[in-house]
Amino acid sequence: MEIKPTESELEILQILWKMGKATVRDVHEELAKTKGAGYTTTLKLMQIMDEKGLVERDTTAKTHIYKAAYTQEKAQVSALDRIISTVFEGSTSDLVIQALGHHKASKDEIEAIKKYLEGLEA
Amino acid sequence: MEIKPTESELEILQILWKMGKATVRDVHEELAKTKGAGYTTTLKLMQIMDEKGLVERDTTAKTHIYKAAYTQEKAQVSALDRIISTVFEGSTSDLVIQALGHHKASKDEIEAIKKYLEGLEA
DNA sequence: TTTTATTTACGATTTATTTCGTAGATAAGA
DNA sequence: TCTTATCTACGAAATAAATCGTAAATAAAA
Repeated sequence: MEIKPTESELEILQILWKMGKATVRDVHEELAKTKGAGYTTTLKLMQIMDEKGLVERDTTAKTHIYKAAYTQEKAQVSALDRIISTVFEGSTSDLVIQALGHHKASKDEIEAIKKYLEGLEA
Repeated sequence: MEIKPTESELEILQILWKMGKATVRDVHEELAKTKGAGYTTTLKLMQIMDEKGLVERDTTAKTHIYKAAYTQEKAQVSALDRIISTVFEGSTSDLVIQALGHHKASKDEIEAIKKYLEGLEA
């Protein structure tokens, strides 16, 4: 069950998470804004992602419709797991404190976190 | 300034962060506990890391002594930056809440975080 | 001193990932 | 209809990363 999207695959997933359903061209157009790869490159990647089960596609029409099968939350949990164990020595609180320290959170965000912590008590 | 340790390089850095100074053999022995690569593989990786500036080494003696040049904190900030932008849509608080939700933090850890938040107010 | 072990350097192979080109099918436009 | 554009499939080339083998140097052991 060790599905590990590569860097490029993650870029595509980000787009699919935003768009919901999308064609290869949709994704490629979006990708082109920040990257310079050809259309068939995007196509090939998405075909590979289908084989890996990272996306699902509807192939009834000529132009296939894709959507993410690997959820954003799975990606979040997996990314957190990975960095907590590789660079935070297993300490979740170290990660949280580092995140709050070096990545400015707004007052609202801090409030949200506090509220969340209150909830944890109960 | 875009130094990006690879997966394998990060494994070696983890060991160097723990050990401080270490020889290739030291690192390889540690690595061997969880991995099955040969000695020269570790050596080669560490030589490449030296070229990239990820480590420093003292070559006065036959057996070179290595230490990390890329700090754990740099790795932490960079890893956080990366996942906040790739899977948390730029939201630090989403990351924090997800971390607290899915990665059990002890009571002490939660206390530490609360204390930290208090500090932010002032 | 001679042999054996350890270490570095470095090229080469293997494996993973990304990129592209071409062919064939389908659809759209002239 | 005939031409042009768009799409998928798929092999293959290009790039990046990890692994290994061998040679030369140095040190340690016999």
